[in-house]
This record gives sequence, C-alpha cells and structure tokens, in this order.
Amino acid sequence: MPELPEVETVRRGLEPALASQRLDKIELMRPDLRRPFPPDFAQRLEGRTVERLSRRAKYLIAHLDGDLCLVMHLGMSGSFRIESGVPANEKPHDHVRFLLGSGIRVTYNDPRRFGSMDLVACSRLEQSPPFKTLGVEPLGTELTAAHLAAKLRGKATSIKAALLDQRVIAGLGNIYVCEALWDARISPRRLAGTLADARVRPTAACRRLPEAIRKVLLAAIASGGSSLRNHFQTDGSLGMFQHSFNVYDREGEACRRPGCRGTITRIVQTGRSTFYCPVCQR
DNA sequence: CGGCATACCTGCAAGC
DNA sequence: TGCTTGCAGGTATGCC
Repeated sequence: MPELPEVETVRRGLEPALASQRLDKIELMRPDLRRPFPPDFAQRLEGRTVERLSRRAKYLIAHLDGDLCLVMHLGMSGSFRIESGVPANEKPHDHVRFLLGSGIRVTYNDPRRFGSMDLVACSRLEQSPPFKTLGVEPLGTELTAAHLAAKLRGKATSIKAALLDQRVIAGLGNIYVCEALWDARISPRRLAGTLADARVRPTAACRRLPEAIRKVLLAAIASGGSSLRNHFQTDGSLGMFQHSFNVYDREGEACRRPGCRGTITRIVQTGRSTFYCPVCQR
C-alpha cells in the first residue's frame, strides 16, 4: 500500500519489464478508476514505446516516445502484476491491462479504485496538476531543516498534519510520518509553527527531521527491494511488502527506544490514526 | 487562504 | 453463524 517507498519499489519492479517495450494493446475493463480515463486513452498509448519509468512523490510516470507521459497513482489499494503466457488469468478488480511487444502482460489491479491514470505532455509535467503544487522530494537535496522551518513557520496545525500535506513534503503518508516523528522524538501533537524560532530558523527538533525522514524512507525502500529480490508474489504482484515499524499499528506495545519505558498510544488527528510514544516524543 | 471534515470505494476484522 | 459497524496506508472538494 503505497506511500513513497512502495511506489519506488513498484517502479523498480516494473522498469525491467517496461523499458524499451512497445505498448501493443491497452485493455480497459471499466471506464474509470477514481475518475474517468482520459478520452482516447488506449488509442493514444498503443504503438508507443516506454522510454523509462520515473517517480515523483507517490506518482509513477511512464515516459513514452513523442513527449507523452502516463501519470499513475496507486491510491490506497493499487498494485501491478507482471505475467506471461496464455490465457490471461483474470482476477477480481483487474482494471487495466498493458500488452507489451515482448508478449508480457502488465495488469493494474485496484479494489478500492482510488488510483488514477492520466496523460500529460512530458515537457509540461511540472506545470500540470498535480505536480505544480507538490512540495520537495524527501529524498532529494532540497529537504533541509532550513527549508522545513520556512514552510512550517506560523502554521497553527499539528506537525503530523503538516507533514502529511503534500505541498510541504511530497510523498509522505500516514505510516512514514508516524515513523519519522518517532525517530526524531517529536510529538505528533506539537504545533508545526513551533519547529521554527522567531527568526524562522530551525529548532533542534526541526534539525533532526530531514535525517529521520530519509532514514525511514530509505529503510523501507531497502526492505521492499529485498522482498522484490525474493520474487514477486506467486501471482507476480508488486506493491505490497511487509516492513517492520517502530510505532505504526503498535498501540499498547512497549516503546522500542532503548531506555524508554513508554507505551505506544493511538490518537486520531484530522480523522486519521496517529501512533506515538508520549514519553519520548516531545 | 488555512484548517478541517467529508466523499469516493471495497474488503476485512471485530463486536453483537 | 450472520449481520452491522468501523477502519484502512490515497487525494479532491467544499465549508467555515
């Protein structure tokens, strides 16, 4: 289930199957996911070759020849399957099938249909929605304590909500926000604005955040990478792998920080579960 | 505009 | 066992 590390894992898993491949045929099993597919979706894709797969935040982007980009989001429950052989095996909630020149099939499955697929000119990607409003890539060089302090200055909302805001940092979701805040020993209830001082400089806690964020994301990507190497599930699906968390979904368990005697607590913030240790996260 | 609740959709686990 | 309820890692929209 896809936050940034899961999407990156899917990208790496799909890349070998898709790179340099011609899209021979696109089959749509329904007219929409979260929104209708763009007009002439299949026709605009068929016959083009995939040059590469990239990722921005939680979006997966297939770059095709002729300046066309297929922008995909996995929503809450999207996954891909790579298969060969005939006949195609159909599963519930298969919505899109890509038939490649190699004979391989890539199938998109999404029970909740919160995912999306859109077509955009690659040359205008950054100016088009949703990219134009996205914040910095957490694994890029732009994520610094100073940048965070500037973005969080004056914010009256919690740091938890602020980090979930894709306009601040793009790609964090509920799990990795909880994990990063635990790692940085910051309470999710703390007001975002308090991470910048009066001169809009980062506080000590704010200075711990960029490293904490990178650490949890990179660890998750590494874990996804190893589950990929073990090989896709028996059905070839990509996009789910279990990873051990320090706080997420651990309500009632002992805090894992050495020396801390706290118990992981669940609260609800802006309608979503937050897990944290009230003893060591301040 | 900022902050929050709500809607979208299905599956699953827990509780009665 | 079978039904109901609540919850799930996503974003977009509308309301104050």
